[in-house]
Amino acid sequence: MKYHKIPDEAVRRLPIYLRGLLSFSEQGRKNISSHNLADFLGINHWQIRKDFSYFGSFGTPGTGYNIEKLIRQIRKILKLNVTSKVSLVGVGNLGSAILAYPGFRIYAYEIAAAFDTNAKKIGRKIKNITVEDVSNLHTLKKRKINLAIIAVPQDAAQRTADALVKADVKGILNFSPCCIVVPKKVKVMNIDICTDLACLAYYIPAS
Amino acid sequence: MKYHKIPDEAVRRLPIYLRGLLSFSEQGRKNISSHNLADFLGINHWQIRKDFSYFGSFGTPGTGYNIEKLIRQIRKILKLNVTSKVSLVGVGNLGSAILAYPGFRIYAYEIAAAFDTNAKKIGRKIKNITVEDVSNLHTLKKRKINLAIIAVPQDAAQRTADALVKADVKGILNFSPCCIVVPKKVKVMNIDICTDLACLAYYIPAS
DNA sequence: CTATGTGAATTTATTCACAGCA
DNA sequence: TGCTGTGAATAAATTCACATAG
Repeated sequence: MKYHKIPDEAVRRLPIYLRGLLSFSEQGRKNISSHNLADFLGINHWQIRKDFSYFGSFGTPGTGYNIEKLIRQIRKILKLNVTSKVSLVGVGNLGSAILAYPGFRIYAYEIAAAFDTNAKKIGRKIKNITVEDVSNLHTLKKRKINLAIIAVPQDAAQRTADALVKADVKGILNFSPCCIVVPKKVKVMNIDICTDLACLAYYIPAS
Repeated sequence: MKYHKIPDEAVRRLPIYLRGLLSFSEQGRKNISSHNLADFLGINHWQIRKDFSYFGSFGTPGTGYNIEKLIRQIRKILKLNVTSKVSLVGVGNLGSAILAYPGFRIYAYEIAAAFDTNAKKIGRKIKNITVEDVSNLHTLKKRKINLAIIAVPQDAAQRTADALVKADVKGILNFSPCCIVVPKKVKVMNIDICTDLACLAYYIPAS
């Protein structure tokens, strides 16, 4: 039940709000004002209220927001109310780090499959996941895994993306430092350390 | 040629343009049209022209842009024309992957120092970098390293940020899944896999 | 008196349309 | 004809101000 289309920029902030709310929830708090949350997250309080208003009225004037209610709602919007399976392609340094990353749990993500081309890695078990040959990527469709993380070297990125698209994957998180081309129906997000470092550098006054 | 402030969103795209241009340059091309670059990067051609127009007129109608000239200009804007030293705090799974990451070179970034708290890691040499004790973070000021990457567990993130600020670091790339609070003069960018995964999920139609 | 929710104002970014140059 | 560069139009996001509810 959507009241409005939630603006893209607000969607980007929802996971951040969720993290903050979970943190307060763990401390046993029941309610929080937009002001408190704003201070905690380093975001403006009116921005938070505006964002929440896009999907309904949850707050109580004078008291603030019911934390659990808000968590439930954000989880629903971001489809985090059920565990989502994610596949990982590329179990090198970065891929291994992703497999070991402890932060997926609170967002209900589960790395359910890992792939590599390296014969030495295939068959190895890392964190309960057996590394498979990339030629098995097509099995993702049957296994209903429609999110994937690409952590392969740059020259294998497009090839990997093509295979993922064929396997009916709907969303790709691309860690390779290059653009990948996919059909419009597939959503891609890129993460590149250097891109972010470069932006940082731009905003730092010359010393 | 008017002097405009480059919009934030355009700054975010500059590193992407640079990557594309370098790729064409390696292939020996001298010129490229906004159309060609747009197709390659999956960005609109008018967006590219508009962005370039913020920092000057470089193109030749009918021919396109001189690739080398453009590369030089973008590098200058992003301060990538000289090597920038970056420090890394946290040499766990993720930190090790960052140390091994081969992509820093083309952006002229160099991991020049690495820190950890784990006695077993301190003193170890990884990729020519000797891991130091985090108590040495204050030396960054003397060493004129003013960019840092935080790759420590969540509960150590704020502590690490505080130490970095004390060491006069001006820009922080935070991989810890939490918000860190720093003085306004310090620029922070956050990278969080789950945040991006969650956005992906939002845009994928329910199946 | 505190804190939400939201229209309206403002700022910022994207897209268009086309004049003008090679 | 092909492509740039940029004002103008449109769209989107942020910020503000305040009516309103507990």
